[in-house]
Amino acid sequence: MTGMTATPRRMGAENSKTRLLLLDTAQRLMLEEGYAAVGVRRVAREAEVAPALVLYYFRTLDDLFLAMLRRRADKELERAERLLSGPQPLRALWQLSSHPGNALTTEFAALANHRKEIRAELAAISERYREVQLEALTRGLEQAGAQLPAGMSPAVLLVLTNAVGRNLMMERALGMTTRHEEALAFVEQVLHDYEGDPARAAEQ
Amino acid sequence: MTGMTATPRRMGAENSKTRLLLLDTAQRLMLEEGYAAVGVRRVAREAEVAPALVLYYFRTLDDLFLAMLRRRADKELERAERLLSGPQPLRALWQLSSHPGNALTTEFAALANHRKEIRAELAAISERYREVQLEALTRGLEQAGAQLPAGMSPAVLLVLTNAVGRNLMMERALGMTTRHEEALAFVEQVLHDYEGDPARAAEQ
DNA sequence: GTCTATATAGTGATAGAC
DNA sequence: GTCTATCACTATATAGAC
Repeated sequence: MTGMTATPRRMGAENSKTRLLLLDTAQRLMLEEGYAAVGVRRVAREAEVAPALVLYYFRTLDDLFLAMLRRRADKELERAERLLSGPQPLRALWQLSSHPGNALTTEFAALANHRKEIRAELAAISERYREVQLEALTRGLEQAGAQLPAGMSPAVLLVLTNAVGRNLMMERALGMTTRHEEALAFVEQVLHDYEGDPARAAEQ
Repeated sequence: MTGMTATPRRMGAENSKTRLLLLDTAQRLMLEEGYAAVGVRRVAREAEVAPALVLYYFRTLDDLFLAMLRRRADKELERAERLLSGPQPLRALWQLSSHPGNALTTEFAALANHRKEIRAELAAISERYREVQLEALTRGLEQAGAQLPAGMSPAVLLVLTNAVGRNLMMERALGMTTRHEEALAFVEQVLHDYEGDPARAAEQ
């Protein structure tokens, strides 16, 4: 892509301190007030710079979103691999799936509904994330000597657990917790049956 | 509410034909292009009326959203009760939970992220929906003589199935289907073990 | 019941000075 | 690297004519 028909506008460097500040600001806003709060002017105001500066570092608003998305992806992948390879892979899986930090992913999913480019990137990242989780989970389960119920492969376990965890978080964010207690108790019971009590608090 | 401190603006009747047309139009737009496509001007254009007319029937855009939400709620409640009381309550539950029609609910959930009033209404509706489903499911399971696994109450089954169904739909909408096949096969296997083959196609 | 016209305020993006 | 100023557009909502 070097040497393509010139884009006239100038752009800031990847490693700029201001660029990172803008990314942090946008992420905080998205988490606190939803993706709709993330706009050129709002991010600029919160970061105490002029609006034009945001577009100096990110050509378009979509570029800002994509940059946020990609920055998160690497951290999350590494975290998942580490946790799932530990001594309690099932507990790790549940923790990853029901972590409130997923709120950001949910926000991106909502955003993806009407931004084509973001949808594509999020889908790609999520698929990669799933495969990495699956590898680590499979390895972790083997090492822990876990025995899954008939018909339930690590892949099935992964997809179902991800679904349950994320959905409970989403309902909770909505302010809806009807019957959650019983469901969570059931999950805890299953985890207990397979892996006993939680080891000393594995980092959030 | 009659005789309250007057709102100066006039408003259309509940049973107006145009009002229904606007609701249908808004719903279609929301399903096809996401909630962001639903605006006063856009709805008006698609329904081939003047923008001001939309605000004659719905004081604000939020009122339009709330009207859509409430109109759906009753239909869905009735449908759930009917299906869950049938001869195959587990299949019914799965069908309800993974129905693509949930796309609208998902869209409302996204919308609720940044509209306080909508969030409150959606949460209230969802909780009511869950309780109604639970009653019907409990009754349906009894009548069918189903035996749930140890520790799994109808409530737990309901919450988990809702979560799995909706989440698979959401991932699918995103264009992400990695490992879905295996998960769906597992679900089908469980359904088969409990209720045998599906009875002749229960209506969508 | 439906319209035109408009008030008011927001948006993403660009040009070009410093 | 950062700013000011501005373009071109969108949005919801209102007033009042027909």
